[in-house]
Amino acid sequence: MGTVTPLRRRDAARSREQLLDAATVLFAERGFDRTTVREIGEKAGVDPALIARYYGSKTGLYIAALHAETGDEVPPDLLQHGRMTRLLGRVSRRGAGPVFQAAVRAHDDASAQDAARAELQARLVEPLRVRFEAKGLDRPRLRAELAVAAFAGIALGRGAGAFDALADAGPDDVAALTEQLLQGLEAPVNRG
Amino acid sequence: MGTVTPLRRRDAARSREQLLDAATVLFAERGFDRTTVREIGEKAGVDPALIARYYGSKTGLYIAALHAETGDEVPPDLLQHGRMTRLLGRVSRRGAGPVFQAAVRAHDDASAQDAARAELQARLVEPLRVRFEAKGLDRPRLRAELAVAAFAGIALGRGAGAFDALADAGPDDVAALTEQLLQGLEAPVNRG
DNA sequence: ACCTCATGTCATCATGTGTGGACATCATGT
DNA sequence: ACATGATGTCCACACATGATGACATGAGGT
Repeated sequence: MGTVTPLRRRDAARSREQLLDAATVLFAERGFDRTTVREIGEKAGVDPALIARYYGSKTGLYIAALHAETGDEVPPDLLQHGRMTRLLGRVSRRGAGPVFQAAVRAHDDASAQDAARAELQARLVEPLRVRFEAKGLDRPRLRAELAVAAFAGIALGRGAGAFDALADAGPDDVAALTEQLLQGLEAPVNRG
Repeated sequence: MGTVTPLRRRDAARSREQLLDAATVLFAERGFDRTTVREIGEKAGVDPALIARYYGSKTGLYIAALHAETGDEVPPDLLQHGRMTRLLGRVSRRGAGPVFQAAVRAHDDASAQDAARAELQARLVEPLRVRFEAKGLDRPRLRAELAVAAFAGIALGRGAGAFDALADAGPDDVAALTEQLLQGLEAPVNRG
């Protein structure tokens, strides 16, 4: 960070970064399929051919964007106070993001699918799993995945244009009800 | 039904039906985007050009398939006993279906989107809404949409290949936990 | 000043997709 | 038997998209 980077008219690192940023935004908004490399290039102000040069392919750029998104600290679980509201707010502003989309619809490309699944498991499923396990619930993994899938449905549903009330409600309202919903999973075993 | 239909080598009604059936299956399995008219034609044993003749366009066929799916009786709500297990079982066998997919991802085409939303509201949201309203819960519409969105996430998540435990669990196990989950929404108001 | 390589630009290809139209062929009424 | 309309087949267009490679151009070392 301390190094002075003179403004160069040709800067590979900068081009890479611009592509990554544009791709992150567009993939989050419109998903992988509905985002074209030309759109990415246009938004980034960079020739789309450079995607192939720097990331190998559109899929490579997608995977890079997926990993770059995970820049934060250790992820808290969904049920921790405030987490859900913040997450829902971000989804409202920036779109659901590629991870949630992958939760609900498989990718054509196998490597993209693997990367998305790994991200989903690490960032969302695993924290919930340890929470449920600490509570002594049975099948904590299944419960965690169920919760994440349900949350993904809600987060995506808000922007899908098929739910009126859900789309109009504020993030905090939705978060409150969603918390209430997910707490149904923390009840003790209920076998048939 | 009583009319004897002699086996004709050329039968427009039959061709229409074959196309509709094939489209129903394929749209349910792979969604609208990932299904091509050539695939539909091949599966139906009918020339794909007839889609344009009989349904106007691929979108027209999609809408027709959407409406044809709704051949059943008055839909019960998701929380009625047995309903969820049966629905999850069907999803496992035949795919999630276009309605759930539309719940989570908007269509490009406006008329397709409208049709899917109408179907979703009538078949899934509305029954739950009246249930919640009868229970005296506030914001019943929002609760109903939330529940449907969550269920859509779970149903789609099972086949998306991002959740291991969720995909491996049996429909009845998933249904039991999902019921438990959704019952969290039937709790009384919990305003902040 | 010049050489060399990184970087960027552009044209183009290969492929897939929905749609429309020209033509063939069967069924049916007279 | 023949005419006519319905039905089916086939070809090809127009377009979008991801990828590739040839070429131009700027930057930095010597």
